[in-house]
Amino acid sequence: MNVNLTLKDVAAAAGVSEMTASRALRNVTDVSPLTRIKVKAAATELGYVPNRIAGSLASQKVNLVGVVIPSVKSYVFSEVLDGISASLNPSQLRPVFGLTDYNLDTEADVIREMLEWRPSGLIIAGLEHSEAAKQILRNTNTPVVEIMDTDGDAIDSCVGISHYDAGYDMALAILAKGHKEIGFLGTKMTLDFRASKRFNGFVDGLNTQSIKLIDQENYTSGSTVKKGRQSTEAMLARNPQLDCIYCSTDVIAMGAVMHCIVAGISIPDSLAIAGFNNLSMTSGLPIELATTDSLRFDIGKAAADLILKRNRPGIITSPEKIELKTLLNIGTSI
Amino acid sequence: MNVNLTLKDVAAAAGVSEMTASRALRNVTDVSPLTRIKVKAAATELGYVPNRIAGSLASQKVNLVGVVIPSVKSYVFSEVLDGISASLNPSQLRPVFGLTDYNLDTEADVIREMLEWRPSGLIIAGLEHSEAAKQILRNTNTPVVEIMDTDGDAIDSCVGISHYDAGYDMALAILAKGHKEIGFLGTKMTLDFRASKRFNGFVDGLNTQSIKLIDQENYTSGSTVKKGRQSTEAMLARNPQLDCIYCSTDVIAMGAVMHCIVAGISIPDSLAIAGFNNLSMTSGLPIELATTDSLRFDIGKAAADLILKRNRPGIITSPEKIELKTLLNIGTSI
DNA sequence: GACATTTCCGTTAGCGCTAACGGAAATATG
DNA sequence: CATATTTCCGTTAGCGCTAACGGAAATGTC
Repeated sequence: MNVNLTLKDVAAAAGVSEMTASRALRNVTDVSPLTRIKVKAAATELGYVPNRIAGSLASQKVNLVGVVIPSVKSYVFSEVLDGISASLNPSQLRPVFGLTDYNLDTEADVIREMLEWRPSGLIIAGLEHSEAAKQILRNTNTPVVEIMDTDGDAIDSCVGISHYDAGYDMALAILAKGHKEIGFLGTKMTLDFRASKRFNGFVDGLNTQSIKLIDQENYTSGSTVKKGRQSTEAMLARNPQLDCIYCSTDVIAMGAVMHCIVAGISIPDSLAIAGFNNLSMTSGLPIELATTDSLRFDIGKAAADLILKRNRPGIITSPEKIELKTLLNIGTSI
Repeated sequence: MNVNLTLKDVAAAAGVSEMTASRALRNVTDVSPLTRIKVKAAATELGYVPNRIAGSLASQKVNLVGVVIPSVKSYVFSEVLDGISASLNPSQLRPVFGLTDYNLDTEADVIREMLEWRPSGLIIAGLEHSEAAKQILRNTNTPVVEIMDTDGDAIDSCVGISHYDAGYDMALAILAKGHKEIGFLGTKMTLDFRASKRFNGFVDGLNTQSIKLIDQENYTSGSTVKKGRQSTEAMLARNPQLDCIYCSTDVIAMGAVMHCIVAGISIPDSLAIAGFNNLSMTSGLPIELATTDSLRFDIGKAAADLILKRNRPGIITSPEKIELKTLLNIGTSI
C-alpha cells in the first residue's frame, strides 16, 4: 500500500531479480510460469504501478500516438477520434490529443511538445501548417499522417477526402435540381482551409453552367446553429430571390433549416439547403439534409492503421496517400 | 538536420557542458546571457528536440494532467475540456485525455495507464468507479479531482454540481407552471449515473405535490436528436394526455422539439419540454428551451485550478469539495 | 553417458536527462 | 588589499527501467 514503489520492491518481495520481475510483468518470454505468477502476485499485493517514463526511456519505445486537431467543439473531430481509437485499441498504442484552436502557431507548439515525447506516430488534421511546423515535421523520423484533406502536398503520409471535389459535386447536384439563385454561408476562409477548398470547388462547379453566387457570408466565430439561423435570415433579407444556400457545415445548415421552419419557408420548394459532414445531429430534422459524408470515422481509422503499419517491427513502409471517396447524399432538402 | 540528436550534441556544438546546455534551454538560472544565446542558437541550428521522457525521469516531474471522460461525442465534455485548457494553458501542465466509453472496466484500465505516466494530476468524470479503480486511486499520491457531480463521496477532491438538485429544481419549476401529466425521457440509468441522479431528484420534486410520472422511456444507445424525436412520438402515442416531458439531456429535448414542430404541437401550450446541460446547439430553436446550465466550462476550469494549486511547490493542500450552483433557465418551453 | 539444446534467470550497462554539490572566476565590501 | 559574496560552469551520480549477453540448470538426443 506504499506509494513510491519501484520494480526493485516487487523483485525483492517475489525473491527474484529486477530483470526477472520486469520480464514477468511484461509477459515477455524467459520466465517460468511459476515465477511469473509469484511476481504478478507480489505486484498486485503491493499495489505496484509500473513507471512508463522509465520503461520508455530504457526501451526507446513510447506507445503513444499524438493526435493534433483544431477543436473538440466542432462536432466533427469526435468521430475521427473514434476511428483512431477503434484502430489503436487492440494494439499497445494509445492516442494523445492536442488542440490547436485553428491557430497555426499553437499548432506548431503542440506538434513540438508532442514530438518531445517521442511518440510512435503523429496524426495531424490538415495539410496547411506554419513553416516552423513543417520544418520540425520534416526533420523527425516519427511517422506523420496528415488527415481530413488530400488537396495539397503531404509531408509524409496522408488520409482524407478531396474537399474541392465535395464542393464541386454538391454544386453539380444543386444545379441538376434546377436551382440558379445560390448563396454561400461559411466561416472566414483564413481560419478553415478545408471550408475554403469546398468553397472553391463549389464556385467552379457552379461555373460549369455559368452560374455565379448571388451572395456570400463569412462569419468569424465558430459554427453554431444560432449563427446559421441568423445568417440565413440576414441573407434572405438581402436577397429575397435566393432559391438555395450551400452551408460550409451541417451545423450552419441546421440553423438555416431552423429559420425556414420558423419563417414558414418550405424546403426545398422555396429554398434549398445543403450542408457538409453528414453530422448525426441533423437526423432529427423534418427534412433530410443534402450533405456530403466526410467519412470522419474511416479517415481516423485509416490514419491509425497507417501508424500501426509503420510500427510493425522489421517492416519499412513508404509514405502513402489515401484519398477516400466522398458520398453525396441528396436527401430531400434540395 | 540529423534526427537522433541529444543534449550532448547541442552542448558540443555550443562548446559547453551538457549541464550548462540543459540549464540554458530550460531558462533556468546559473547561465550567463551570452552562453544562453549560444546554446539556443546551436539547438535551433541543429533542430534539436528535447527528450521529455529522459527529462521527466531525471527531474521526477511530468507536466501532464490526465483527464478521464466517458466520451467526446456527447456534446457535453468539449466545454469541460475547454475549461481545463483555459486553466492549464498559461502553466507548464498539459492535459491528456482518456476515454472510457461509459464503461467502468475501461475506466479502470485508462486510470491505471494514466498513472503509469506519473502525471501531475488526474481529473476524472464522475464519482462512481469500479472497486479496482478506487483502490488504485486511493493508493496514488497523484492529486485526483473528480468532476461533474457532487452527490456522493469523493476519493480526493471534487468539483461539480448536484444533479439531484438539478432534477428536483426543474420538477418544481415545471409544477409551478401548472403541468401535471409528466413524462421522462432518458438513458438506461446504469450507464449514466448523473442522469440517474437527476431522475431521482425530479421524481422527488414532483412528489412534493404528490405528482407521479405518467410515463418513462429509457433508451439504451447514446443520446441523439433522432432518438429524442422518435421517443417523444412514441410516448405521446402511448399517453396523449401528457402535457410535459423532462428529457435527461438537451440533445434529446431537441429531438422532442423537432417532433412537436413536425407534428404541429405547440410548445409549451400543448406540450412543455425541458432538458439539461444548456447546450449551444439548442440556441437555434424556435423556442428557448427550459434547461439547467451544467456549468461545464466552470467545472473544468475549477478542477484544473485545483491541480495547479496542488502542484505549487512547498504548498500542501487538503482535499476540497467544490459544489457549483446550477442555473435554471425557464426559457419559453414550459 | 556424453553431448547439444533449451529453459530460465542474473549481471552489466546505459537510455537522455537533471538535482545536488563544489569550485573557479568575477565582483562587491570595508 | 584581504575577505565575503555573487556569478557561472562543470562533475558526479542517479531517476527506474530494459536490451543484450552470459551462464547455470534442466531437458533432449543418439
